Amino acid sequence: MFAGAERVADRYFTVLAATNGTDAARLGLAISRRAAKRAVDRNRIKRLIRESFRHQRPALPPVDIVVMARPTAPAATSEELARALDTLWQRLVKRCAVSSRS
RNA sequence: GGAGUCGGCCAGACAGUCGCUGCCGGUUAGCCGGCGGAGGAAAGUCCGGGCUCCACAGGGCAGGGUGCCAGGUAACGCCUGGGAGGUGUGAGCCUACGGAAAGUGCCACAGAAAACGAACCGCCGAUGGCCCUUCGGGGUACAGGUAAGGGUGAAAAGGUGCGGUAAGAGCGCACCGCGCGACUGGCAACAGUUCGCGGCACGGUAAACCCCACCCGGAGCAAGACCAAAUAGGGGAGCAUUGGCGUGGCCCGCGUCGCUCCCGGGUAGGUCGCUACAGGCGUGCGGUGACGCGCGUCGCAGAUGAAUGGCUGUCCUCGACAGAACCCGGCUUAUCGGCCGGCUCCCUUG
Repeated sequence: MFAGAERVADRYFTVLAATNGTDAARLGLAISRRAAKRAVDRNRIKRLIRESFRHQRPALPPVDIVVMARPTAPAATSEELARALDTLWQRLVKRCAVSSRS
């Protein structure tokens, strides 16, 4: 999963994606205690990612995605994180399209 | 009205919509409907208990914990009431609050001395010695007496006054304080000071060792129980027996290899444990209270990559600290703002 996956990142998240052989996208979360010390922050970040993924799922290619939070994420507002995720999904879609053509 | 103190409570609200999840019902079966879905600390994991497995005849030692008394409790290092000491004008608040006349150790610096009860300065020098003498006495870097004064220290051997004396001293007396015993009140801790005895002996330190009393088996839900592939291996029965290989000169026998079935252990994975109770609310009774008993009533998260959220609108006082993971009782720590009640002090008015 980690080897040979497409990778996009910004200051809040690192996103990995790899073709999974099914017909729909699947999501995995990796929010470490090191990235977000408080349980409340970890839960908030996970919920935001799930919600964003749920909205974007029809537009995504059939890949397994792992979203990892970075230590800057807990300090950001929910709106900032939601915008960041939208951008990341779009970049991911483009990247996968390119790699599947090549 | 202001200041303070103690106790209790709330933790944005409502609507729409899209989702997640547990249970129940339906079902045209990865669909629909209904109901439920984080906290007062869910946190720290510091104590106590339930539950589970392991160990265990009984007793002792070691180790750890607790430590004024009584009560509450399943239990506690918690809570309630009381006592003592400290603190605040007060309501209140704080206290590792057993034992130092069992033993051992320690008490820095300063100071003469920090403890088998002490002379540095000072005071005295009555008594004995020495010197002088006008024979009245005087002097003394002698022996010695002395804890009143100075000084050191966190702490210096009861305090004040009078008597007393050479100077002093519980040496004597009065009052205060202290110790021991009796008595009285109280379950007790303790108090009273009524009485007697003792002139007073017992410096502090036990978060120093220690002594005394009481308590404590270990590990934790990844506890533990059940179901159970694939692969490898184990045990048993049967089949093939005219088989191959090994042992052996050969036969029997023994070992091993094949096929079928059964059994047990056990990994992945799954299920249970998993939420109903030392339970919440109301009420009556008992108790100063913590709490207990009775009756009625309610059903109140159960996830397992781990749910409890996103968006929109309206309103307000613009929302802190923070997220369950087997379950309870406490303690501690974090916390925007607000509400209710008891009590205290000060000011003003009547």
